Order: sequence, then structure tokens, then C-alpha cells
Amino acid sequence: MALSDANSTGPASKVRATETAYRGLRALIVNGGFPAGAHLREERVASRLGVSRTPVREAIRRLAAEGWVRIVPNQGAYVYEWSKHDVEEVFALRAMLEGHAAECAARNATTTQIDELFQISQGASAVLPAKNVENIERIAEFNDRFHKLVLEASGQRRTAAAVFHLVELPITLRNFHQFTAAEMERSISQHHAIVDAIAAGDAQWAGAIMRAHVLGGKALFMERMETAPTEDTPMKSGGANVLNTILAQSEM
Amino acid sequence: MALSDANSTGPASKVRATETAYRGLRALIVNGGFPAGAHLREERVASRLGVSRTPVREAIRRLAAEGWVRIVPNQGAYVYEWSKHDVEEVFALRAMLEGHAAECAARNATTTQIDELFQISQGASAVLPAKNVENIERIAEFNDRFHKLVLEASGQRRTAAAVFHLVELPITLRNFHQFTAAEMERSISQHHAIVDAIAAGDAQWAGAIMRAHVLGGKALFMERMETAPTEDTPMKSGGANVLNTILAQSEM
DNA sequence: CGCCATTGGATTGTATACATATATTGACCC
DNA sequence: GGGTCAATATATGTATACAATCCAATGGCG
Repeated sequence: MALSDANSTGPASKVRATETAYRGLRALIVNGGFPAGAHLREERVASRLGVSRTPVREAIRRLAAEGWVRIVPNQGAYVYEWSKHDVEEVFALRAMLEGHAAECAARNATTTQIDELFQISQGASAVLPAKNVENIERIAEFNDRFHKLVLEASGQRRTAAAVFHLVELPITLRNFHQFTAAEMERSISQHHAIVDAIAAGDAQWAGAIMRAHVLGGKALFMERMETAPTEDTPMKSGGANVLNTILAQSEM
Repeated sequence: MALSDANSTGPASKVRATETAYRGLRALIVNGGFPAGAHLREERVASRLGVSRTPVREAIRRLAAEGWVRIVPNQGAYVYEWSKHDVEEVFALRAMLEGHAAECAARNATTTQIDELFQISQGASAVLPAKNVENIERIAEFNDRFHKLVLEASGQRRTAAAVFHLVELPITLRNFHQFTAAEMERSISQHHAIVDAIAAGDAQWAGAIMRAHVLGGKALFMERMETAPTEDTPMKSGGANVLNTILAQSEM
């Protein structure tokens, strides 16, 4: 979809340049094109992505808000290095926030939203067992929509925003490209349970499952992290940190 | 301190224009200079604050991330209207996040940080009873430092960032300009209790008190909200929403 | 008379030129 | 020889000019 031009440095046809800059720069960071700690020179980034400094500046600010880079006034932006501690924190936060959102959703969700949640989780089930990459992509898509819809149904605008800012969902959530079939099935069955709880209006139940669901994802992620950097990862840039590389692998 | 130029639209001497734009625009929104729902024309804002569009754009993006305005692509930014529901959400989030941070602080805080927390809370006590505005200002300052330090001591970088983004602390926290003497005293004594819990390394305890502390603040805030818009509030702009006005009264 | 297309104005999005602040390098002094 | 200060270079911060987009009003057509 919109991923096609995430890495291209081409003319960017009709997409907004800010979007090109944001996606492109994030991809570069994530792939190790800019290793951890690297100083992001605006002009250099701009020419590399084929846009001017203005959209690059906006992208940098946005990435700073999301925790990918840190800005030093009058000095520029540096790539932030993800530590194991960071990952722990992000998952802990997600468990808290999404758990809370699930509780609110159980109280506030409209019947339409509940219906849609049903459809989404059943749609994911219908794809199982996921044999090829395409299937996995579809599951990832369903997963994405599921979590976003729960956040939306919670009616907690800021909670949702906080989760998005934490680490853009597409990245964190699609880490399960590396899930085994059994793990994927379990994840989806948990979605079913969450929908049931929300439909039943049982806030505590919904919150509890969601928290367990997120923390389960964390466990799997951490596991992958330990055994990590094999593959064809570029990483020639010396200190490209392990986590960014894993994230890179997850993102399509 | 840095408050002196928060509202001034002057030449901004040596301050960065982005900061002028950010503070100025936020002040305008908060004071009703731009009522809820208003379309923020960049040029208009820029001329009104005495800077160019560039820093205004950055400020708008930042305010959007913090939930003050919402951006529609190719169309501009609109002032977001705070509802009672929003306030509820913000306090619920703060209770969750700051409670969590207090737990982590109980586990991770250094002796230096604990010492400083002691000093801050005792410093606040020393000002009591707060008779004049200046005293209240000092208490507000102590309060601010206290909450920030707890967040810092938690070692949870993103949690802290999330709280800051939620609504800048200076605003939410200084709402207790309208606290009675007794309420202020209670608030500070809760700070003492939190420090004790952190110093004792009792995470559950620290978290529980912090949550109660924040929710207590919410109760007072809501109370003020009910009886609200008296005073000299400008509000001539018709639909200036109640909450922004209250926030305006609290700030400084 | 109502609906759709077209055109004009205004506003955001982007690029670039200029101002200012910081880091680095080299020379000079101690 | 090491440290400090100053000059220069480089990068960020800001302003402005230009391009693309959207909204509204107007006029034509069904």
C-alpha cells in the first residue's frame, strides 16, 4: 500500500513531502542507515530523501515526540538507542494504557463497534493457518485494526494518542511476523476473548485479558530479542543497535 | 522565571521564536483569544505574536501532540474544546501513569534523588501557611519540581514524556492557586507520605498514595469547575469554553 | 429552479535564502 | 608542552517567496 514509497527516494509522485520525510527517516533509523547516536544533519537527511529541510524538520520533531530521536536545542537531533529497558517500559505502558482502554471500551462501545470487533477477530481467524507471507500480512492488518478499534471504542482520545505516540502501532504490533503458527492462533483467540468481554460489558475482564495479551506479546518479543541479530541485516554501520534491527525486520 | 515572557508579544529579546510562538499561542488558546473550534490561520497567529509562520507551524504541531488543537491536512488547525470528559480522562491517565512512576521510583530512586525529594517537600511545608500570592507561587514551584522529580526518579523516560504531553504540568498542577489553606496543607502532607514510601522502597505504597493524590486533585478541580466562570475572564469571544478559562485562571 | 462545473481567492505545504548560535581548529601565551 | 582564546566553518533557527491545494462563490446548463 503506502509502504511502496517508504524507502524510495524518488520523486514521491503525489504524496506530501512531510510524509515522505517522516517515513523515510524512520526507515533509515530503523534499518541502521543512521546508527544509534548518530547526529541527524538536516540538510544531509533532506538531500538523501529528496526533499527540502522544512519537511525534514517536521519529521524530526515528530520522531522526537515518538521517542526515536532526541533533540538538543541549537545543536540538532540524535538517534536514540533503544535499550532492553526501553522495550520493557513500552510494553508496560501499553499494557497499562490498552488495558485501561479495554475497560472503557467495555463500558462505552457502541453496538456497531462491537460488531466490527467481532468481524475483525473472526476475519483473522478465517485466515488461519497462515501459510505464506501474504496471509501473515493480512493477520497483521487485522491485528492492527483490532487494537486501534478498541482504543477508539474506549472513547479515550488521549489514551489512544498516547499509545500511538509510544511507538507507532504498525511497528510494535507487526513484530509477530516471526510468530509461530501456535502463537498467532493464541493471540487471535485472545482477541476473541477480549471482544466477548467488551460485548458483555465486563470492564474488569476486558482489561485483564488485554493486559495479559500485551504482556504475552512482550514475552515473545523479548524472546526473539535474545536470539536476535542473524539474517541479512545491514548493520555494517558498526553500532547499529540490536533492537532497531529487530524492529526493522518486523516492519514488512 | 521563564514565565515573564509567556504572554509578552514583544521583541522576544533573545528567546527562541519557536518558544515565543508556543507559549504565546497556548496562552491565546487558554485565555480564549482563540475560542474553541476556531480556525488557527498561521499567518494571523504569526503576525499577532510577532514571529513568522515557520515557528508558528512548529508550535501548532507541538500543541497538536499535546491535544490543544487538532490538525486537518491541507486545511489547518482548529482549537480543541475541552470537555468535562477530557478532564476526567486526563486525570485518570495521570493517576495511572504517575502512580506507576511512583512505584518505579520506589524501586529505582537514587539516594540523591530521595534526598532531593525530602528537601522539596519540606521546603514546601516551610512556606505554609501560604498567605500571599508569592507564597502560593513558591508552593506551586515546589509542587511542580516534586512531580517532575518523581517522574525522573522512576527512570521511565517514556512514562514521563507521556505525562508531559498529556497536558503540560505547569498548567494542570498549578490549578491549586485556588486551593484553600487546608487543601494545600493536605496536598503537601501527601507529598511527604509519597517520599516516605519511596525512601522505604515500598512500591505498592508509593503508587497507591500517588494515585490517591492525583485523584484528590481531580476532585478539587472538578469542584471548582462546577462553580466556575466568575471573575474577570475575558470570554467576550462568545463560546470560550469553561475549562480553558479555568485553566487560564490557574496559570500564573 | 436546482444542480454541477469553473474560476477566483485564500490558506496550507514546500523550498530556499538569510541570521544566529555552536563546535572546531589553529595560533598564541603561559 | 599544555591550555586558553579567538576566528572560522558548519549546522540549526527564522523569515520569506513560491507552489499546490482547498473552499466558496458565481455562472451556465439541464
